[in-house]
Amino acid sequence: MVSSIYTLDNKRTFIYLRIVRRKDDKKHLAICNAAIELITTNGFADTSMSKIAKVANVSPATIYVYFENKEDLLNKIYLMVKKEKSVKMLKGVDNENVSVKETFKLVWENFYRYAIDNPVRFAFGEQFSNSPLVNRISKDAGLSYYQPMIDLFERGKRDGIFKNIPLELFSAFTFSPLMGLIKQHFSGEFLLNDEALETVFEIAWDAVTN
Amino acid sequence: MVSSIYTLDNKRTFIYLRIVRRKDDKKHLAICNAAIELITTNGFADTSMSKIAKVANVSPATIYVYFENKEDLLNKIYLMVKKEKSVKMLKGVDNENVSVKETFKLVWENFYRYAIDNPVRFAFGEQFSNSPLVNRISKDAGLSYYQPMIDLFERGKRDGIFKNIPLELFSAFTFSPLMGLIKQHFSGEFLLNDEALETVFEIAWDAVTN
Amino acid sequence: MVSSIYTLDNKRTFIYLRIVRRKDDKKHLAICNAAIELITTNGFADTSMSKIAKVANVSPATIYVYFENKEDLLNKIYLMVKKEKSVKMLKGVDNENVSVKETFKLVWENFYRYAIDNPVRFAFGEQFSNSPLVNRISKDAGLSYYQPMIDLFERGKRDGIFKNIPLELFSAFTFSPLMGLIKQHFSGEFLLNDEALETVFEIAWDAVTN
Amino acid sequence: MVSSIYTLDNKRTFIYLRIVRRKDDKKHLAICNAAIELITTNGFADTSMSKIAKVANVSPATIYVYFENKEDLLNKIYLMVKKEKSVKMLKGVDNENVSVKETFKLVWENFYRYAIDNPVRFAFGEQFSNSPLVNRISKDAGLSYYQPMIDLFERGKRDGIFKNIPLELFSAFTFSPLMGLIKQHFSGEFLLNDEALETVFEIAWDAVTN
DNA sequence: AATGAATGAGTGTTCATTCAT
DNA sequence: GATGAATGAACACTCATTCAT
Repeated sequence: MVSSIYTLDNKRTFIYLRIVRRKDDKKHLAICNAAIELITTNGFADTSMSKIAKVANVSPATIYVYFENKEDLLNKIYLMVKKEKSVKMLKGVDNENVSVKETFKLVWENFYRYAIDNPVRFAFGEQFSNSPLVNRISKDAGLSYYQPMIDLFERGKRDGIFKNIPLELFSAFTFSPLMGLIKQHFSGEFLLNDEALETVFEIAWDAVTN
Repeated sequence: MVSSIYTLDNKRTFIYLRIVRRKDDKKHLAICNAAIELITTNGFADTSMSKIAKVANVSPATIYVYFENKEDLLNKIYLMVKKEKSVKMLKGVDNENVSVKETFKLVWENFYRYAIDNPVRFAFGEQFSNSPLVNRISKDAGLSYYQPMIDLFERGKRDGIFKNIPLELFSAFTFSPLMGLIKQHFSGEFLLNDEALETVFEIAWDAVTN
Repeated sequence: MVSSIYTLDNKRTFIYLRIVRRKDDKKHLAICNAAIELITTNGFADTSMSKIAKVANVSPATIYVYFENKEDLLNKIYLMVKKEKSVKMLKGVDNENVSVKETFKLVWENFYRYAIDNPVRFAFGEQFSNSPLVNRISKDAGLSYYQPMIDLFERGKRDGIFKNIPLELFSAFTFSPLMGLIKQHFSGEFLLNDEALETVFEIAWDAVTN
Repeated sequence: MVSSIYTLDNKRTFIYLRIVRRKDDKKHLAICNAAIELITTNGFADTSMSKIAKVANVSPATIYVYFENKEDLLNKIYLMVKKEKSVKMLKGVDNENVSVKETFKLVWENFYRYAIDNPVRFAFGEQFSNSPLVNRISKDAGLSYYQPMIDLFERGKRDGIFKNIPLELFSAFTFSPLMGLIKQHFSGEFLLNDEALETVFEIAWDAVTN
């Protein structure tokens, strides 16, 4: 695809010739992956555009072909990560024939699986879900992906399965505890194995159901 | 304040007596407050020593009279905030005659009160409780303040009040939900009033008790 | 200079051809000259990168495009100066048909000429030939340029012209006196004219020959 | 001599009581020694007043009791070192009954001895003898201590012992070589033992005598 | 005389971004 | 589309010196 000829003489000039796909998806992805990895590990402010460029194997200037500036890069990555996560979490949730409990357990465990399988992306999402560095627009767009989850909760409430509490309380007793424990699992403070996971689910389920 | 100089013998020796005020507590506090405010709002990396100095109304160099460097400043502030918080949370917890439920509710509500009354300090503590920017030593020292809370949990478990679960699970269903809701309360996504608080406590209590 | 863009097929690929000028030799030299001048006059520690940048008419950040850091700048400049000097000193030294005395006198006078013509570079070299600020690698590389001089001394010793003394003693009675007098010449303490130079050479030559 | 009582209460005040000699010679000397050591090792610009104070075990402010500023400190130390050196070099030189050769050899060897016994002070003197950091006044004052040396040279010239050359040439062939070799001796490049020293003296003597 | 606190000015270096090609 | 060079602005931190006591 890319064919280049480099000639470097003592006047420091060279000629090169290429055939390029307009906006290279591989470069775009390489930049995103490098950014997620570095930002999660070192924080947003401590991750320079140059470092991202180096890891992604492109020039710093190239990042500005794909993103307006550093903040735009963060927002776009945030949305991408949220979308990826929602896809994985909601896999299999659209089957109306499956019971509310089974469906909810599926989503809940999908979430657990996603976090365990993608620790960096999970940490990245957590880091910025409450951060002022990501703008409202991206956050709202991110939230919208989870509508099926909200629908499920409403359905369960209508069916008298879930307690008559707001969504936030429901979430506070189902996902908050799990997220806290996953973080402790990653930090080595607590071992979250299958047995413990089952216990957590039971307590959570009991807490939010009649 | 009082400074007197006595000249003795043929001008070669003398005695003097002074009361000297050293290091200025007000400056120290001003620096801490400025740092907490700015770091909570903008993040550690985006908070420069100059900005802290400006808000604290001192020269940037003055900060280095009180703290070794930026990291040391963060660690010392972290410990200070944790200590303050523990004092407020554990107020009234040492009375053995009060029931486990009453004592626990007191601590739990103290925590809520502290967060509501000190939103900046609460957010600061949250931001760094899982951050690698604060060193192990400070974290361990910070944790040690909460021993009475752990003792209370053990006492409740021994008395057959609490479920036989690890401390981490207990915390995941009592404090994690509350913390999540407080954050949403601050961000305006959810109104956590007295009634809601009572509901949350009941669900939490039921979740961890037999 | 010539930059042409050709767009091919359905907007997905294109060819382009460029001649790009990279790194600016003029800037590099301007930085070196500014650094040599300032460091010689004010010393290394008292010469700030900003001052160098100002004199070289570039941004301080630009220096870091060409040099890793301040120390690297010093080492690279040191080597450059040593190389320049060796070229000038050893001009015409490789002719085996010329007598030892004539060849040595040529080198010795070349050295004098170099110092007089390049007082700043001479002083710079002197300042750092014994300084720990320049690393071993640069010093060894610098020394290696003078091998022909050492060869000449060995040849003269083998031929029974020079006394049977170590190189260091030879140098101590030929170059050390001259260097000392050049320094005094520059500081105005002593006038080193052609006549004096001839006297110095005679004394030096007598001192090291049989 | 010094008797102090420190009381440190929670208002950070304390009382102390001392009997002090007006201008403490010990402090003055401690500051000078610390300064010589540090400046010789790290250079003038890289030696901070605080570091000197720390090594001398005084407060930075105390240095300003004895010296006007950093430059004044350097000049005064320079002069002190030069004076010390002249005393050691000229020890035994005022005996008119001793021959010129014997007297000169004594001085020359005194110089060698001084350098070997006081490597730091010797290096300090060398470092600043050509430096613009020391002002003319100090340099001239420093030179004046060596008048007896100049007188000796004049006497030897008058007696037809020394060649009819200027003082600078005389010095260039007697002290310059020795100084260069001493430096190489210290840097480990050349071993200057008693035998070598004798050889050096013989060559130097022959070089400047008829 | 002696000092710890305080500071404005400066340091070397990095960064997000732009520019010319 | 892609890039290396270039840069003004900012950073954490240090310094010589002064001040209040």
